[in-house]
Amino acid sequence: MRTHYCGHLRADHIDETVTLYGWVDRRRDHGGVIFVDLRDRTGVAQVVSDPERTPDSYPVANDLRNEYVVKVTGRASRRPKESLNPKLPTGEVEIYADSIEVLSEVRKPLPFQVSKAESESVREELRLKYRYLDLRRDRMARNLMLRHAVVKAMRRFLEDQEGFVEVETPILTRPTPEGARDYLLPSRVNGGQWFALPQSPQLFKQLLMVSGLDRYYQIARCFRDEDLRADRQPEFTQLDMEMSFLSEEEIIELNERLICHIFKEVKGLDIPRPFPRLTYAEAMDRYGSDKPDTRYGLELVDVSDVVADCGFKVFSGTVKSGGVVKILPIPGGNDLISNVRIKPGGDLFSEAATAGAKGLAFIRVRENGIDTIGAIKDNLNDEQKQEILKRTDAKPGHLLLFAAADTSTANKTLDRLRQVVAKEMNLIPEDAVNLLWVTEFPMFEWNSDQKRFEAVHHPFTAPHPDDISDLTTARAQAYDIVLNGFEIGGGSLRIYQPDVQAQVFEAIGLSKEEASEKFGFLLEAFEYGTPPHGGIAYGLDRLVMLLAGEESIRDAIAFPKTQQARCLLTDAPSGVEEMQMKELHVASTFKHKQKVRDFG
RNA sequence: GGGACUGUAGUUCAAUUGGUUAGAGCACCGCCCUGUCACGGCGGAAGUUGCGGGUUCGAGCCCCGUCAGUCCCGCCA
Repeated sequence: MRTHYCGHLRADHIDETVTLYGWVDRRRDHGGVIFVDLRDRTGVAQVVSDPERTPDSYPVANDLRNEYVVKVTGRASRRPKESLNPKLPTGEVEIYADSIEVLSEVRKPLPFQVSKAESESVREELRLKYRYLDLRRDRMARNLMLRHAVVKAMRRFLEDQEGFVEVETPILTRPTPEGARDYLLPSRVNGGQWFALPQSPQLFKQLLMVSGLDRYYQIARCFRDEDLRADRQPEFTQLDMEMSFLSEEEIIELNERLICHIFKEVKGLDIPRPFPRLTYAEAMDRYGSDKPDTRYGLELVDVSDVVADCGFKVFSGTVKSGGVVKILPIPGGNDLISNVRIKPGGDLFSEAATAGAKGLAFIRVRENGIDTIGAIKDNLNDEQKQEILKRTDAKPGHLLLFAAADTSTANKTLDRLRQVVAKEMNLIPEDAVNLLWVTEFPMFEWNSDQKRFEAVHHPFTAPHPDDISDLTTARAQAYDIVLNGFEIGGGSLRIYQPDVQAQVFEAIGLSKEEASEKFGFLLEAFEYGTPPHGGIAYGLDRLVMLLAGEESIRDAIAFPKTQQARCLLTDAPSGVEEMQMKELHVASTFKHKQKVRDFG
């Protein structure tokens, strides 16, 4: 039936009789001749109808409207010289329609324009409610195809080049109180008991290593019942990988080749290897972030020691109580950021306040010296000022922003300001692809609310062999991969020796009984011959978002949720029928007497 | 849980900052037009200004509440 896709027609096809199917993207009626842009997922082709050359199709062409679905048969013809359209890939060709058949009409007003020619920003609410129309639009259609290309490249590389085996792991799994909130599902058959949707296939993929799978991957759906962000959905997709008998270096090397393969296949880009690396400590020190955007400079400078004894109590006091004073030096920031905006209530201040800073001191470096505000002016001596200028390499025009707080708050504040300033000053090079590894994450961080250590990655992450004597300060053999300031993947070597695992559980305050109850099946598996192994998981949606140049993860997902975690298309979640609830209740009563079997 | 922004015709936006009949582009309907490709021309229909309350002589605009969407903080091993 169909001989060609619309977008594939080229000069080669001239004089062929073709049959196309598609949607009416646009109709241009000149009274005599009518032009119809016919669109399918590959693009648009121009169909022509006029009363003399195509008398059969002309009355139909007359009645066509946007988004009608039609079948067109006719002769592919060379366009007259003056009518060539170099803007279209199909611009050398047009189809003289011997017949046009309307397969489906549009019976209601369109909620928004679909044609690329009319593409405007449309309310998110409408786009999501009529997602099937939104996905017809050029940009979203391209994003879906790009996503497909990314997944295809992943599969080709992992399967054909590296011998990975794809294994599906359960969607109905055991609730885990650690980490993010679980999506819970009641079990009808085992009344009163619950499944959880997986937050990741973590435990199963480790078990697959015990099974000897050696190299596993999965395009895995994961679920976390947490609040959404522009780059976070409650239901998302990971490229999940696990490998046996590889060192951290070997895993990183393999993954760099994977990423390069994807960029080459999808974007035609050659990314140089090896990727730059930063240790966690270095990243925090220089950028205040464990996922720094290194497409631009604006590195932070620690001046705690310089101001430790200065007369400005905010600075000296902060340092004395264990905090830091760090500076974000902004070349040329002087001209851009007016005095007004930096005062309390101004943009930078409110950004800083959002990150937890109580104030934002600054120095402006002028041709004739430096320009400070109140407390800094009076309480820093010349020597201190000179040292600050030296360390920040400040030149006339520089703006120096100060954060004085505990290390975490100071870093958070300046990280945020760094991003805001870079955007405002247009410091981010377009089309830059900046990949880097962040390594040597700490094993644990102190949770001051719960008064205990928590695993930074997860409790199966192997500590650095040099640090095993004191796990509380140990570095982990964990690595994140960062693309333009977004964490697109993260992984680690895993613990495979039971005694090390026991130490880690002890460090996070998990008793033997608790560990056994929660993860007994995994610990037991490790008793039967476990290969050293490690892995990584990529956020596919986020990666596609970045490759597509989108700012929202929703634009990389066919049917995403709103920020309230609803699906506007199906209006999920919803209530359930009484019958459905009853069945659960009945089952619950029936099974209630049975003893719950524990793992371990 | 908290903060901020947005909500006007099918849609994208406007409405001189509280003033008379809420406008425009696209879409839709009708008529005209044989080389356009964001075609063009003439005409038409289309509005509970998200919803509820309040202030006022008078509210799209101000206030309170509420709903929805977005961005951020908390949260996200």
